[in-house]
Order: sequence, then structure tokens, then C-alpha cells
Amino acid sequence: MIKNTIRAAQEELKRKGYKLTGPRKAIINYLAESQEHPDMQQIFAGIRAEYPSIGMATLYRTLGLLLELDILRAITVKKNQLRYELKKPGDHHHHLVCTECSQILEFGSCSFKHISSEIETVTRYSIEYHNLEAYGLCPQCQATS
Amino acid sequence: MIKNTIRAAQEELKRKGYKLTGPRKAIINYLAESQEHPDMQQIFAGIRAEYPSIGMATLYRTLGLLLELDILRAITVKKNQLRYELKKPGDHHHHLVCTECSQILEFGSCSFKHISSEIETVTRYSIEYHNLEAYGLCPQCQATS
DNA sequence: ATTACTGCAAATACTTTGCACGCTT
DNA sequence: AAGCGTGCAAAGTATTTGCAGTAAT
Repeated sequence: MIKNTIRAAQEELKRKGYKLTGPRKAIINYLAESQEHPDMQQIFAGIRAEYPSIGMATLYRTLGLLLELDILRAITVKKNQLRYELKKPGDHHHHLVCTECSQILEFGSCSFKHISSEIETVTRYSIEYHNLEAYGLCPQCQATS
Repeated sequence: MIKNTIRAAQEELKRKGYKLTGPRKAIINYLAESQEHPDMQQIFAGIRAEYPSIGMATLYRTLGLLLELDILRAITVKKNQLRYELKKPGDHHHHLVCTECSQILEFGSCSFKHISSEIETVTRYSIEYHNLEAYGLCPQCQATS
């Protein structure tokens, strides 16, 4: 499945006319393989292991590009704290975020697609994607309070 | 209705043991009265008109506090661009964001509450609130492309 | 009276940009 | 060969923090 995710991301880049460079490959690979939802510093550190010459500016530029191309999704865990995940083809889920420890859990049920087209009709927006984030306490943090 | 929003926010502050100070009142008033979804700079400018001595640090601290108390909600229009809105008692809605011009439209239908308790059961999280943001092109930006 | 809150200024942290060089197509 | 993409360093923003004075309870 990871292979598919990587391939889909790479193809999308090329399809839109962007070059498939070393740093971009390394970033996509790292994101596809990471099970957690890493933040920018974790991504940077992780990629340095594979591709030591990468600079922070490239990471900023690349994450920005992937977000714009809708290959990458950002999850807000706290004010000004983002975590990232590569979109997997055929997978659609949302996130539960612990307001205490920032743990992220995925859940599959998405109720939005049922009302999406009605909202498009009413509002005349054309909807491209959506994010749903639910916030609360994870089991561990409930126990600690 | 604005009165209610202001009162609810003020009471929540006091209930949790925070002081109801001049700057806090001014910020709450400004947010309650603003129809758009202002960003931090707009809020700062707007409040200076009412309360010229306010400093940026206070605004940062206060918005942070209101977010934590779940009185205030942040809407992500682009990477690192947030807009704010005070929560109104009895009102529940979500947002449609134009990826081109960052216009925000509210929509009332929320499909999440139906599945919320099931997700709590399955995941053992206790959910406090949730945000749904749908991204796409507004009618004007569709026309311009 | 007590203690939280504020404003200022300084310190950090974060993000973007310009440019010369290198790599993908 | 052409031009996009990269890394570095510097510039530009954004955010946080320490502290002395002030105001809310």
C-alpha cells in the first residue's frame, strides 16, 4: 500500500509539470512510510537521515507544494502546531485529536459526503476536499484527570 | 443575539476563574460584533480603535485563552492563515473556504453529531468539540478561471 | 490586600526570499 | 540545453517571554 501512495504522489507531481527531484522523493517516501502524523521538525530530522544535504527552505517549499496539490493534508493539533499526512489513494478518514497530549487517532466514518453535493447546490461553491477534526481527551488523558 | 454571545463569553471566563479585564472585554466585544471572520491583524486594528493601549502580546494571550476555553474558534483559510469567530450559544455551523480568495461561507448542516457518540464508544475518546472545513472555489473564483 | 493581567521591549522562533549552482527533463 | 529546484544565508514575520506596574476581585 505504501508503494501505491508513493507512486500516486509522484505521478501527481509530474502530471502537474513539477520535477521529481531527490529532495521531493525523499520527503514523499518519509511521509508515506511514517505511521504517526509527524510535524515539520520530525520530518526534517527524519529526512536528514536519508538525505543529509536537505535544507529547511526546501522542506517548507515542498510541503507547501504538496498541500497545494492536495497530496498532503495538515492536521491542527493546537494553535500553530500542525501535523502532516500524505493522502493515500482510496482512503478517506478523519481525525480525533487529544487536546491534552496531541495524540491523533484516525476514524473512518465520514458523514460529510452525503451532504456535500447538497451544500454545493445551495452555496454554488465547488468543493474540492474537506477536513473534519474532532477534539477531546484520549483514554489515557481522561484517566489522568 | 450579540448581547447573548458577549454575556456567554464573559460568564465563561469568570466561571473558570479568569478576570474580566478591559482588554478582554474589548476583544470579546469586537469579535461578537464582527460579521466577517477576521484575522489577528484585523482584530488588533479593530480593537485599537476602542482600546488604543492594547499590545499585541495581550491579544496573543487572550486569543490563546479563548481558544483553550472553547469560546473561540479558529478557521484555517490557508497554511498559517487563521481567521477567528466567537462561538454563539445555541448556534452550530461549519465553514466553506475558498482556496483562491479565502472567502468564508457558513453552512448549518452538520452531519457529525449523528456519529459522534458512536465514535466516542469505539475509540474511548471523550469528544468536546469538532470542526469541519470544506475547501473549494467560491462562485466568483469559479467564474474567473 | 492579593494576585492575575497588561504593556513594553527583548528574545525566540518561524517562514520567506534572493541568488548562484546543480540536477531533471 | 533549458529552466526548474536546491541549499545557503540573510531578511522578514510572527510569537513568546520577563518584568515592573496596574487593575480586578
